[in-house]
Amino acid sequence: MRVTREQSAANREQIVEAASALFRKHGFDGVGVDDITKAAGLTHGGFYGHFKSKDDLAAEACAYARRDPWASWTHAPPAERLAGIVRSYLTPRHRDDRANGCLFAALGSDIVRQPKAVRHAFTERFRSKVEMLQSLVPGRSAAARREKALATLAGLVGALTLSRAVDDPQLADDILETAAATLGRP
Amino acid sequence: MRVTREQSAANREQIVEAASALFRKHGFDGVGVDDITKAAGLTHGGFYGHFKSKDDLAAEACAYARRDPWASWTHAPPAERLAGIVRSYLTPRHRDDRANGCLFAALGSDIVRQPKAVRHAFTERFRSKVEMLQSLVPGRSAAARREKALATLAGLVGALTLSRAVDDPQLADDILETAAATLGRP
DNA sequence: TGTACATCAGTGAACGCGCGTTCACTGATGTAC
DNA sequence: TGTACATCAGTGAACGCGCGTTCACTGATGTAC
Repeated sequence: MRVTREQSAANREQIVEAASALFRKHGFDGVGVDDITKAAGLTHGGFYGHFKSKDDLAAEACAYARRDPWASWTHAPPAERLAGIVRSYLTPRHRDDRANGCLFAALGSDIVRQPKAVRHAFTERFRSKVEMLQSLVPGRSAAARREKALATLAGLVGALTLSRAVDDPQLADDILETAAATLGRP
Repeated sequence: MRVTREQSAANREQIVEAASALFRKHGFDGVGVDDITKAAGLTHGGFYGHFKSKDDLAAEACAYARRDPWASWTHAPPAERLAGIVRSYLTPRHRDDRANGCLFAALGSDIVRQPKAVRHAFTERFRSKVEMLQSLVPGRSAAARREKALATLAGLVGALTLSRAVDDPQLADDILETAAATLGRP
């Protein structure tokens, strides 16, 4: 059953969007091509008409921008953005919604084991977030702001990752709260 | 070919040790039972005489303490320990040697997807490192020191994970250096 | 201490399942006239 | 605009490989006498 070109393009995007969420939730090895195409409302057979391989899709899924926790703050008034990002990033809500949460925290430790294209997509996305944070963070020189941006990002990602990993809810909350307190200050 | 009880116990520990390194290097899904037993100098058939399942081994491997980057500082003079840990944790050497490096950074984002026992072993190990850092960090109250310990750990783990993930060596080094500068200060 | 037998740690072949990938086929779309 | 045919997006069965797990077997260890 052939579909229109627009429908086909929409299907392709559905696959990328589903993959983006499923990979974040279950890891690259935790979901199959079949799971992804099914989530996109398709069967797995047509997959290779859109993508060269599962790894190819993984790279695109990493680059896929919508449904990103950072996105929701791009239009807030500049003064509130940094505090807003830090506060909302370090919430139980974000922790418990990996599928729509930060890519860095969801797949961070796995990225180094992925093929080149995946690492590259991840890196570009990371770079863009660093630049964004750098523009929001206080500091005299660009270098000082970049340092602050990198350190903040590392603190956010580390705290969210550990808060998810730990099986004690109290400890998980403590990690989030202490990170919020520490990163919220200058 | 039966072996002595001591030999068998040693074999078992070899398996745990090999698993501990291989899981950190390649991820839980990146190594098979066969790879692990082979690395321990055995064949895979006897594996289930020692462990109930691969997941069972994964939990033990997480709890396995030797060859841990934290271990090497346990006997340093207390005053140097904190600075020493932070400095050596955030080095290219540690980044490039996942097999013998920090468990939290190596497998952090995967732990949430693992079975209960694995998460639990991870959590206990995490708790012990928090306590250790808490005893080294400056601060008036125990609560303040715990906050500082948790935030420092999150910063360390986040920075190392991101430094590994990124495919640009310059950016990777920057992440390490800015984290060292930021976490080195009070 | 020495012998005879039972135990059992480790071996390697085999099983079964899941998953990435391929392929012949279908039928609606797109195009040439 | 309407018709006839070629194209090709998507389907579902099938393939092949890797991997977790099982099992019959081996031969050295451990033990009973």
